[in-house]
Amino acid sequence: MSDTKKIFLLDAYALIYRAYYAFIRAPRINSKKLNTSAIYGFTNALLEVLQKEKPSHLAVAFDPAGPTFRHKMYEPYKAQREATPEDIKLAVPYIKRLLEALNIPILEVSGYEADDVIGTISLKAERAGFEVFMMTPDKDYAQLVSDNIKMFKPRSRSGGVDVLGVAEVQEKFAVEKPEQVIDILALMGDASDNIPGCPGIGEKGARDIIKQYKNIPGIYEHINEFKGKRKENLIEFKEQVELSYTLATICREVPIEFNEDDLQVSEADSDKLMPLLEELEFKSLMARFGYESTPVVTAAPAQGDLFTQPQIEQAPVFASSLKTINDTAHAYYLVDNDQAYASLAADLSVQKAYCFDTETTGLDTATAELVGISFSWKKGEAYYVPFPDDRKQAEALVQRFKRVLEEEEIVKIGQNLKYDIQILKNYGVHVKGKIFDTMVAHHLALPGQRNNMDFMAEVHLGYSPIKLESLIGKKGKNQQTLREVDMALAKEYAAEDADITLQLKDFLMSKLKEAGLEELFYKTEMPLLLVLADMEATGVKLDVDELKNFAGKLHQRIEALEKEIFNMAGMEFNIASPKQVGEVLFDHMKIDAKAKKTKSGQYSTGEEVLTKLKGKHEIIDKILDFRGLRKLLNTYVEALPLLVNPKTGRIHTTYNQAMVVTGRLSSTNPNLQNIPIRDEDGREIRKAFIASNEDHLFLSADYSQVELRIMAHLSRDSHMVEAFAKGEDIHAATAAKIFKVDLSDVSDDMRRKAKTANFGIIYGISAFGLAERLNVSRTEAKELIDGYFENFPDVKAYMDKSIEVARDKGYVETIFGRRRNLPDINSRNGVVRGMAERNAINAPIQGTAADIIKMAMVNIQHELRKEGLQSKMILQVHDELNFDVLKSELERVKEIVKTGMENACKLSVPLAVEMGVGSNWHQAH
DNA sequence: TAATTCACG
DNA sequence: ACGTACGTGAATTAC
Repeated sequence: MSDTKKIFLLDAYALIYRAYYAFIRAPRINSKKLNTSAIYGFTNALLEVLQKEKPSHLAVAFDPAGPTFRHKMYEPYKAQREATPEDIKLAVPYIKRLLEALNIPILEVSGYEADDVIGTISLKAERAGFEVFMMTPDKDYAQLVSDNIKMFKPRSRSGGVDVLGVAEVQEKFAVEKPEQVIDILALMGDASDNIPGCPGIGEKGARDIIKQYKNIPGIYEHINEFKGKRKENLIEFKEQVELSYTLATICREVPIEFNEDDLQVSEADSDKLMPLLEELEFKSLMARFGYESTPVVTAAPAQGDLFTQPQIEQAPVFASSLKTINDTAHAYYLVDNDQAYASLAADLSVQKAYCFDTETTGLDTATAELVGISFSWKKGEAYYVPFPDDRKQAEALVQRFKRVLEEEEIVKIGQNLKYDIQILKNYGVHVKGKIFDTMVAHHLALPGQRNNMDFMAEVHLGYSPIKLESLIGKKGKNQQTLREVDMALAKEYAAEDADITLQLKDFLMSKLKEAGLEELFYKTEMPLLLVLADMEATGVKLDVDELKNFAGKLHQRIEALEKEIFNMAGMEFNIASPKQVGEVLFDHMKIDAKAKKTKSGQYSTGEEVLTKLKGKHEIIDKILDFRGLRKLLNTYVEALPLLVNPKTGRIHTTYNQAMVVTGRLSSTNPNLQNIPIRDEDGREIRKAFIASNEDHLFLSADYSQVELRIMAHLSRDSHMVEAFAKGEDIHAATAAKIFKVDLSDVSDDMRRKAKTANFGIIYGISAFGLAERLNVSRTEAKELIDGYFENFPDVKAYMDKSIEVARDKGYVETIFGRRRNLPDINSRNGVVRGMAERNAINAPIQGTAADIIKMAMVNIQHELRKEGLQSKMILQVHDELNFDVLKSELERVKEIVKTGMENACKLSVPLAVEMGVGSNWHQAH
């Protein structure tokens, strides 16, 4: 434990409200009809802090009854706030009694709110050399943050916290100094406190303005740089903004003493505590306080002498006596000296298989550093090797395990191994040999179920592992890293992960076997995992200048559009806000008398709705254009350059192999599977995805109509199979059939309709959906569908069969056995059932396509490697693969790719691949 | 946090 | 009578 003084200051009401509403759907009521949600939630949060944060000092600040100095300044202050719920009023005395029993001081100063008290104490404590944590969900506190004063912000759902220090506040509010948070609040206002702010300025606007002008006075010094409505508002509401500034400022000069000793954490007074908990009927909390834990004693293994033995923890105030859920005997060893390293490596080298798990400082493989590696090859026994912070030393230590990690003959087991493999690659270790990834295995064996490790351990092993969050705090930009965590705790956590993962592997192996998924898993998914690791590491080069240039053009066009739109509307508004667009269009301009409203009572202003209104007013087109361009700018043009890795100069996406229910991959951070292509403006972005240098070219290869071909194969529909066999234009061929004309007489309109119908078929068609997309009557759509099924009767038969299979087995399968569970298939709710039926039709098709391209990827990568080619596979977009090809290798690579894709599997129709080459993605298409 | 919108296959 | 084509991820607004 560190010797720094650490004080926690809790904002009582803010936490009480939060606790109360957290249970609002299922309130905790005891036998005396007392709603104890707030008391329980608050107490729990308090105990969490005492246990996990181990503060040396702690106090709880309450808002006093009656008005504060702010009410004197501004009457409506907090006026519109609803009255405190009765349940909370009743809860407060209990909470105060509880605090008393815990010997925790209550701070309450008449005329000042809790935030003022905390603001004042935090300042005094900081001066007295404390590390201060203000525990509150209220973002206003961000203004108080300094080097030694941090916000400790509980997350609303599922526990965990965000710790906001200076860096986090700077990032979250886009400010240089935390004080500027006040300026932002003054502009945007705060509805819950009834701080008015400036009309027309919201969160984003306020941030942008303060970023540029630093503070409120700065705005008014440069007021002429503002234009239009915003300028008017800023001038008109100047006084209001200034008042808001004062209201939002937390007072740090509250007349209150700071007596360190009074706030020291001390033993609870159990004579007061126990009867109170009894009265409240908090059995679980009583158990937590009353339980005298005895440590699990485990036998040391033969070589145990070398390893640091499991430590029994100290017994501090409350935390020590908490009962653990799992009593499973286990032995986890710390491996932290030369002899132990050697011994562990030697033990590993004689295993057929072992499980390993890396612990790092983050989730981003580009920046995360190794903190430790855990190993396990026997249930209940695991080893944790902590790594030094120093990079050089860490690299040296990893060398000790390089040989066992690169040993071809040993199977490596892990959860999300792609990550561990990439981390190790950064440290010069190239994991080899067969792998078994429990996350991917689970996704295959039990599709649709959550596949994070904690969940799997609970459901399948009945075991509740230590949560990482409980050690490092929950997501937030600056949660702690495992490095800061006590090594004994880190060891328990990390070793347990390896132990559990190993146990999950046994369970999942038998599940895979039962479901007949071994081949898909071992021959496709596991090799694919390695392919994806390579693709992610390679990345794709981005031409940042090209995007900068494009951004400039877009900005100009957006501004021009904005002017036009405001002119047409006769008023200014936020065009990006669906709500405001709805109001302007339908209330102000009365463009459509009977506009649709969504469930939440808003006008619907989606693309569909607006497109239908196109003829009614020019403004519609302008709004659609505006939205399109802003989307482009915000989501791609300005976002992508920020994700270029400075070390490689490339974009490295992350593929998730265990996310999509149908078996497809998904891509995040950034998503490179939804880069625009459909319209001209968007397509420009693809020009920025370039080959790695002048010696390379961008090669793009995509399957032509792969899903329809799979439908043809699955249904064995002779007409469809024949059309594909002849290499006909499938949509035209479909049109010829359903419109009963010669292939040569198919008009563009007929082809378009047939194409839409073909897509509909894949999705599990409905007359309504088809009518909607074709913009024809439902009767016409129905006729089209009937015509389709008449001409392709086997397609209809296949669809019916799929649904029948689903009803019968509860799941459907791809050609290669990948399953999708459909529990809703027998639902009495027609809508829900209809959805499941369409899934029954679509999943085998989409899933088979996913299986096929995965097999192709594995084959292609294998071939590229085998021939020692330098060209690299860099992107996968569902039915498309992209490569960075060395010019001299182009012809050979094209051959490998084409064969690899076309021969990925044998169907009753040929698989066709189209390829293109250029200096960038755009050209290659 | 949920809903809305829109980018892709 | 109801709500309606399959599968995703990201940004934003508004609650």
